[in-house]
Amino acid sequence: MSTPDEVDEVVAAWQRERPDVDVSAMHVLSRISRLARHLDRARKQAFATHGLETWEFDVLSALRRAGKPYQLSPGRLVAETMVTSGTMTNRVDRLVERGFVERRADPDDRRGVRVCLTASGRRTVDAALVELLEHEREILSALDPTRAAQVADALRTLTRSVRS
Amino acid sequence: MSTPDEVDEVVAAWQRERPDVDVSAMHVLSRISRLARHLDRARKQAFATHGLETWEFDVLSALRRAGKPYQLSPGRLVAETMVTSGTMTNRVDRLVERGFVERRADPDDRRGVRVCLTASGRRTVDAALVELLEHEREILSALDPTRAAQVADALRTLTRSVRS
DNA sequence: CCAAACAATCTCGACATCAAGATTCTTGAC
DNA sequence: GTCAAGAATCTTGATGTCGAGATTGTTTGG
Repeated sequence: MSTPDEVDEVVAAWQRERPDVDVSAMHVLSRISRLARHLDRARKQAFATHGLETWEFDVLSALRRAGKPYQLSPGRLVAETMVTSGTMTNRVDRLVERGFVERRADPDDRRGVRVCLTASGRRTVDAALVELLEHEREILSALDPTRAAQVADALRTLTRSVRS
Repeated sequence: MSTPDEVDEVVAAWQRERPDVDVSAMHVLSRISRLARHLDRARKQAFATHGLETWEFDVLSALRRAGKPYQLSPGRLVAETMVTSGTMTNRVDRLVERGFVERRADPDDRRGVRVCLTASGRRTVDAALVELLEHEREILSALDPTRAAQVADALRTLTRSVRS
């Protein structure tokens, strides 16, 4: 292994204090959690250039990648972004204020709503995506492509494991 | 690759909508973020058995693994847990209320404070650790040990990459 | 066709977090 | 010794999220 990091120190400390417990799982799982927090910060930085918050990008990008006509129900957005329905109501409200989305009635279900990306929202999210990926490729360049693919595959397996 | 997951769908959608952008970095980085959120939920579940919140465990475990006499400064706890100083003040307040820690004056620096784990706090965090690791080993069992070690190593590399 | 179960969205209050700044104390240069 | 710079902690106000429940509309079994 290369230079020790924070997680190596945490694991070493636990082994000293609790030699009766096998903490080796932390080498993978704690590292994922900590790395995710670092990635959040990096993303926040990347979006700041475009005056976007991370949560705004999360919603706008879900609409963008849905393809034309760039509209999804709040429920669908909840599923895509892993937040609660109350949170999504709040997010959509603020995105409407900023002029990035519009709320329209669902013609087929009077309970339903469609959240639609505006032209302004689309331009913004398109630019932010490019910026984000430049940063992400930079970060990921620390891994050669073969290894990156192996890691992606392992993470896919883990995701299935934790969800069941 | 095994069965496609949410990230595979997201990447495929982006490739359809933005064929001009290379989104392959998401296979690793988005998966890390999403997996971290799933892990948070799993941890929350594990701690609920012991009446602990995740943030409580984060603080108590930092104190516990520091070893005897189980005390650290707020500043040190901030560094260990990746939160701001204001957050830590609040957390320590509430842990004092629950009787899991005590605040004592630092004898060498009158600005300083030492946050000390109580016997009750120690019992609780020790039990929660065992529970947490049982769950984590279960999740990680989806990967054979060799692969897990490779992933840990790659994540260590990525952490260094994102921090610089 | 009615009632009950179900579904989609929104409302509301509690709560945890952050960022910036205030407070109190320490240290080092002169 | 004193003063300015720095350090450790706490305070405050704004913000975003969650969870539970309310509202409105749809579906289905009898």
